[in-house]
Amino acid sequence: MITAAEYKTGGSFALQIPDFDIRKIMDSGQCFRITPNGGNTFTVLSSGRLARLKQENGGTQLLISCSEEDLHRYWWNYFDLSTDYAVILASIDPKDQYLSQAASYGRGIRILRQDLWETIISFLISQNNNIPRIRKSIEALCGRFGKPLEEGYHAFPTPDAIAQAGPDALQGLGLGYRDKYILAMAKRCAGPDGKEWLRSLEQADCREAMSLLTQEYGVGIKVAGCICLFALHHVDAFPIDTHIRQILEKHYPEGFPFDHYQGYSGIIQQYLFYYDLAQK
DNA sequence: TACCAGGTCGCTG
DNA sequence: CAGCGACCTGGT
Repeated sequence: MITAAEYKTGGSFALQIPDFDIRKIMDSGQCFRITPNGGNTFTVLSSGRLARLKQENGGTQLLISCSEEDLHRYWWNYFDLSTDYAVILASIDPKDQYLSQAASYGRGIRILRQDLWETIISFLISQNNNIPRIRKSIEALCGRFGKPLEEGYHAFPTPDAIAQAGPDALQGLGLGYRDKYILAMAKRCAGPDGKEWLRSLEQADCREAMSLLTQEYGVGIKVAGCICLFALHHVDAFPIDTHIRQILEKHYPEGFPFDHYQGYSGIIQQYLFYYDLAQK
């Protein structure tokens, strides 16, 4: 049983979390608003909240600064801290040397439970793009339309803020041709109807969610898969991008053993993706 | 200079 | 319905 003990006053908590590495999570390409501050400290932005994390290299102790309510009501779930990743790691076929190596390398990665709307927009931006530029565009979007938070940080903008701003306001953010997808999605998610649509997505199973998402302008199978995996926590979603496609072709010419990882192949996908990214 | 980056759209055969 | 070129943009 993992317990959260108050570390000191001022809202800093010390947690003992196995298989948790904030730096690997930051670099795993599933989220774009975790930034390093030096000294093994990181700032995490999500859903209008800000948390600071500190983790020594290789250390099992995690320090998190936020309100007690945010810790229990939000960040605990966001970081998926109730899931036992040791079980997943132990299930990996030891005869699969490539995957064993990838999972060993990526141990500490967790599949986050991110905000649905923020994840939809983030992965619309991600298409045919690279991670530094995705980050830059998202920060520009937040800076222009998001509510100011402490120390110059900004919340992710609401659907209505973007929808009401119109197409011209999306210029100059480095979005390129994706701006029209973002505007269309903001309109889709704005207002009471938009909220209801997002709610229906959250209640759908993976297959239904994929169907609903891919009906929207700019959302293909890959982006929908990322949304299912990184926001809706359908860990059986297995988004195939250029990296994963190359891995499958090179290391699994006979086909990837999806049966062996049925129900959580998305987590395996993330180890593969992170390992491939680190090789380059 | 071309090519690539966590792809998707629209058109063609 | 499968295949294929176009596509914003910033970095090698």
